[in-house]
Amino acid sequence: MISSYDVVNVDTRTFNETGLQPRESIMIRVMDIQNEKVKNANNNNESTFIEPNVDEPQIEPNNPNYEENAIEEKRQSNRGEQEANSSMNNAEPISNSNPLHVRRMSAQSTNDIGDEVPIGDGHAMVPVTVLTAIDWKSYTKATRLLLQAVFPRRVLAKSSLTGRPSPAFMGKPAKDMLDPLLVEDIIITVTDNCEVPVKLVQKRSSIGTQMVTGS
Amino acid sequence: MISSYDVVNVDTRTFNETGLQPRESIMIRVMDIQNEKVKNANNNNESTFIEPNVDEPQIEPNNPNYEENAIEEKRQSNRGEQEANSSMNNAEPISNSNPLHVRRMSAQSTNDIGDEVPIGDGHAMVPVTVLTAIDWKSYTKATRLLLQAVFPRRVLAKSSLTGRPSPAFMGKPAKDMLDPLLVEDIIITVTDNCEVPVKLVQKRSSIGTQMVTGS
DNA sequence: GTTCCAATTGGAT
DNA sequence: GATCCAATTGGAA
Repeated sequence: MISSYDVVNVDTRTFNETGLQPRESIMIRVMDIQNEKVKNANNNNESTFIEPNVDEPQIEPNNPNYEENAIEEKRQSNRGEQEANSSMNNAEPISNSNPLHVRRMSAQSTNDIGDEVPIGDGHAMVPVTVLTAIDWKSYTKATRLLLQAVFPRRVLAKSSLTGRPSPAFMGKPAKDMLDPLLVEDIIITVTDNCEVPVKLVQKRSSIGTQMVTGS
Repeated sequence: MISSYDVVNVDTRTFNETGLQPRESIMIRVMDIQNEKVKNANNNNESTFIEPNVDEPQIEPNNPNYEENAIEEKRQSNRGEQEANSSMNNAEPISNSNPLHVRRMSAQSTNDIGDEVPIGDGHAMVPVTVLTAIDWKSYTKATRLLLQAVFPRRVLAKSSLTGRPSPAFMGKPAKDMLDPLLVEDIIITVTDNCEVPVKLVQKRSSIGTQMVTGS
């Protein structure tokens, strides 16, 4: 049972996407998810863990030049969203009154994120599992999957291709610009593997445009 | 000198685009335009005119289902724009204190608009001169030229493909929807003659989207 | 001047 | 939920 743990292990992708920090305290509720792999992982307890070291600088495959948000403080009480989900699929939530501490799970401990390989000019790294799963017949979906593999979700949410404000919404502040080197690697990968309309090939930067907007 | 006329002759396209009505009174000023053809036409006075008949219903090639604006009453005094232009290119404006009456020039009198031919399913009519001049290598430009040939400029300015409001500007009222039959004819013509990306071919209606917006 | 471009949005699929 | 779609905008090309 999860409630017997005082540490929650977070795989690398989730770690990146959520912005959790090692030894942060969080409150979790466990849902009866239909995903068998997740259920088995919980039952087997075969995962190997590594102790995160907050002092040791972590070598990120995709250089994180982005300003990280200050860690949100509301993490202790986001019950509302979860209850809404539980009411929909008859989940049996398990409450744990003791806050759990965050651990970052090693990449080797998950089969979802294995070895990362460089794409394009080699600045961007993506898990081979992601790369092999991509359906190259859809260059838009391929682009989005690569973007999500290269950039944390919260970075995509606050970024755009150019970093320029929308001309239609001059009042809104401009988002950050996605690292052009990483974007270029994605563009190279997509153009090499997909049938991209001639117009978009000529203006290669526009390939990723439609994909960046969605958070 | 233009000032000796009391009637101004308007070719068919200009007639459609401006919304001028026969026997309307307007005030004009003549600019020293760099276009030689215009200057020669003024000097030769070889054009043949027809008397407009406001009572006889005109047979429009492209069915005008659009609500025509009430004729603007400011037509007598739009000096401001013209003076701004004259100050830029050393034009010699010729003022005429007598209002001129509008005549619609016959199609045969202009070499710009000759016989119109149906395109697509035959609802839309475009001048053969426009059709032959189109560069089919650019499907976007071809689409725009066809749109401009089929629809009056003021209709394009107040219309959109779907007639739906922009989701990004819910406050703004929706524009009119362009006649789907005429749009379909344009789409057919463009897809038949141009290299259109597969995605746009599958969703044929989106071909004209980017072209409709600009007035 | 025309054409192109990318950001943003909510509804539709 | 993810994806697609079209309307609107001002500056850039």
